[in-house]
Amino acid sequence: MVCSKSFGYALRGVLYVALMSDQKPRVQVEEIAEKLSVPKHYLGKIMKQVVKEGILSSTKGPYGGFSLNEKTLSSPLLSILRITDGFEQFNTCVLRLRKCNSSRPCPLHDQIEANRKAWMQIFSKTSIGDLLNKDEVSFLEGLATI
Amino acid sequence: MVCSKSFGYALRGVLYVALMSDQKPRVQVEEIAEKLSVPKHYLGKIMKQVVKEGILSSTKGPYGGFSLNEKTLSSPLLSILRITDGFEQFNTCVLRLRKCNSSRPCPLHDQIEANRKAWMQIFSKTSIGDLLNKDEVSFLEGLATI
DNA sequence: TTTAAAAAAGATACAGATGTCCTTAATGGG
DNA sequence: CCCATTAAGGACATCTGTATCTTTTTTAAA
Repeated sequence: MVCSKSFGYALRGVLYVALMSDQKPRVQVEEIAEKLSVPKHYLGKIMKQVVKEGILSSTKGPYGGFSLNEKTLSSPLLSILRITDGFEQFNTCVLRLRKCNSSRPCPLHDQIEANRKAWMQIFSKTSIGDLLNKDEVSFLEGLATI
Repeated sequence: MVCSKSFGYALRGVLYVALMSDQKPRVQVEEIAEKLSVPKHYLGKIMKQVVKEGILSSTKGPYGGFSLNEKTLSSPLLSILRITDGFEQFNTCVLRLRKCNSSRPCPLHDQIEANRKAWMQIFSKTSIGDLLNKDEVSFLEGLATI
């Protein structure tokens, strides 16, 4: 019922780059980590994966950093979740029964599956861009972590 | 979107004791662990907590073991989840924003909260007894773990 | 070409969930 | 009371997610 901390780091990292994109084309991990109150080096590792997945771009060297690309805004949250949490969580029986599946369900299977589908929907239907177009933009004032 | 392994151990442990209750009033952790293919000593620790919570009873010594009590069958799954996973998971912002709440929501807050409520419902409305009265009793044949 | 800046990559550390083992306490039967 | 049996409790090991630090690679500017 919860995502990893890494997911939060990744998503907020991408959002921060997107928010800054009209002010600066590239943002360094140093700045992101500071603004989000997040461990710098760890964030770096996660951003690297986000880049590998194609959700962001990056360049090394002076004036380098992380930047938006054609895919960024249209990327579903699911593509970040895939990196940080994987999808195993959507298929694991809560009773941890080996052979629980739709044709041979545990007593909770159907309810749980319906619920997970709804979760999956949220993450697949919502894109990075969607989050930026929401009314609740005030949330952006403080991207700082827990 | 997933419960801990400990939750699965605990719930199946309780279910096994309930299933055996007409054959034997008490079941030893040794037997439970074997039948569920679960680590014996670790299961012991979890069962202890389940007893402490009042969901099961136990007695030491010869012919001892774990047994049902008045509360067992009516206990909601939530009472087990509380022991093994806690409820923090229902309140943690997926973006890990410090001050995300219903009056100042992140763009995902409302959707996520609705979904978590549904999860919470499953675990609070479903009791141990309910699981035993389900049609899908065939699942009981193999309580063995993943 | 040299230099400095920044991401990428590698090594190590830490914490919590999980798992194992050994000791202690309780209990029923002799 | 004594003994065997079983849960409870404590100490330690392992594994995975999280975090830190150092080194390497790439790049832009001079």
